[in-house]
Amino acid sequence: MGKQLTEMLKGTLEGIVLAILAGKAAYGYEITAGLRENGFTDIAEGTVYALLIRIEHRGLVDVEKVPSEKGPPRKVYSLNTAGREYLEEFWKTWSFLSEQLERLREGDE
Amino acid sequence: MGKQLTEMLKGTLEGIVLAILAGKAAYGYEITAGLRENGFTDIAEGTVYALLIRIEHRGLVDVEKVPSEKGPPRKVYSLNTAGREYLEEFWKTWSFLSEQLERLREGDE
DNA sequence: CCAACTATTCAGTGTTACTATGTACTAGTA
DNA sequence: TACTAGTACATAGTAACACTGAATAGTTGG
Repeated sequence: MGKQLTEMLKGTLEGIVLAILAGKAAYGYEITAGLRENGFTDIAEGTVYALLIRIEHRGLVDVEKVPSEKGPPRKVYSLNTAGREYLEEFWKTWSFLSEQLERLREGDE
Repeated sequence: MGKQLTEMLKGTLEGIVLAILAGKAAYGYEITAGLRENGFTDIAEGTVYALLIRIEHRGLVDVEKVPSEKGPPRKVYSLNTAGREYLEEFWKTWSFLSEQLERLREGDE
């Protein structure tokens, strides 16, 4: 993978993180670790944190500071109503793109 | 759609154009028009031309100048061996991302 | 005390799509 | 002639986003 994936993640990583948060509230370190276990081995720490701050500023998530047993306090993010609506939009956009690509892939064989 | 799609196209538009060229040789104006007819209504002219120049410099396509009946000469692009290999890689990367997202979508229901 | 793990932040970089504009050729038309 | 519209390509500047690399801070174990 590598560079192609990096470029492809632009726009989709945001949806991925929102989808994770739709499942359950989570904090940055946890999300990053989860992604790494699921094939996104090269995801950079900083990337996820920057993304979380971005979606927080856009009002898509609520934040709560929770003390950790080990290490500094965690910032736990949870999807709010606006976030849920935005995620809906994301899935529509993704479906559209996905269909176009599937069509192209089949057309070439 | 709009902004979400714009970000998602980063990384995928390149693959889309390569896949089109895998079907048959084409020139910029033609590709842009084709994309617009297939749902990508907001694709900017300049975007496709810039992309074509980029993949040409990377050696993924061969170029031939062909006179047009109406208007300036066309730059007809065709996928070469390197381009075909790169497209293979693209499909692998896309498949990976696609599977991850499909899993996430199902997991949330 | 120092290393390792947990947890977050941020300045700087590269890539990419978009905006806006300009160039150039042809055909039709007033 | 002059002007519009359609065809065809190019490019400078901007915005958004993921990555690099480094810093900070708390806890635990050797």
